[in-house]
Amino acid sequence: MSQEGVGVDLETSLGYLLKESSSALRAAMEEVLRPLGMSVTHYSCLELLAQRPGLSNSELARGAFVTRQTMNVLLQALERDGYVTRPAQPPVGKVLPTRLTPRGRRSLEKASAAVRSVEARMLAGLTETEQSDAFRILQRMIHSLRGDNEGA
Amino acid sequence: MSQEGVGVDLETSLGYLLKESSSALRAAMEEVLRPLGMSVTHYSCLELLAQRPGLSNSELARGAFVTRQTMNVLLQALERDGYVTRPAQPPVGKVLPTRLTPRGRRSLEKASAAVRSVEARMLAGLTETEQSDAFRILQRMIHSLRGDNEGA
DNA sequence: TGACTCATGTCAGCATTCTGACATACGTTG
DNA sequence: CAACGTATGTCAGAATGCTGACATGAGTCA
Repeated sequence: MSQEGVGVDLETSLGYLLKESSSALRAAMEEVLRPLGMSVTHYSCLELLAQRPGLSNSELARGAFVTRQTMNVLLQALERDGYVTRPAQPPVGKVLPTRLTPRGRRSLEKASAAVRSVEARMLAGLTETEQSDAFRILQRMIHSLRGDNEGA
Repeated sequence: MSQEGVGVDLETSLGYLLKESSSALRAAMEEVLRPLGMSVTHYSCLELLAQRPGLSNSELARGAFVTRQTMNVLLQALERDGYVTRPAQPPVGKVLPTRLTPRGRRSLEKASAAVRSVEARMLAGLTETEQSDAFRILQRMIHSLRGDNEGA
């Protein structure tokens, strides 16, 4: 039923499996966030702001793994709808520190609980050791991919 | 320098780290595929066809983690440019089995080598044991996320 | 056979994200 | 101080992917 001796079996590729995992996680998150009228990027932005108040647009973009242009579009919508606030004038330089409004914080609460339940489901069946193994291995992969390990 | 006692530290979330890994992998793949004028989805489609000739549009979509509508648009472009072929009439039902043309196969060769080098870089620094651990853990995560483990 | 369910291919419209470009502000270096 | 490189916020246009919808074909079951 399967192919044999084709060279690179997708079924044995860690890269492919990583993409599959990430896709499954994203789909599961979308499923629970949709009833709340929130997209994954939308949620990521609010969660970042809850944990690190005052992040700038560019910092939020890096944290949510999108471009700063994309985050800017999102922030303008969130600001218009009253979920976040930014000062009219930058306190220093061009950087506009962003903060959650009470409304934004309320909106995040349900979403955060929903996402946490998804993550809990993902980790169900994994031992503590396996979780820390996964953490260490994924960090190593990121490090290698970014080429931090070059030079002498 | 970091926040403490905020509840959920993004720096300790396996879900966030999974997204970060996947994002780093995708960025690395885009970097090496761009000079070849190929996107990740584009490459994924060709690679799938190389390994499993005759896949249908819907099967390709599932394998590349996009909707069948998205894959349909891509296939029409690839067919127009002579990278793949589909029969004018479905042999059975509505399913159109797709195959690489020699041109498609040639185009894939360089891309496949480039992507393989990215995956090799990602896995550099991991022992055989760590790789198989990661494989098992990621599969477990996918399984749990999809809810295959319910019922009695 | 006929009704029902499901999967497929495809078209159209919309949402999201990206690339390109520009002006501005900071830090460093001469 | 002046020039340079870098980072930021933002606008505009293009690419990419998604949702919704429809017709068609296969399989199931009464």
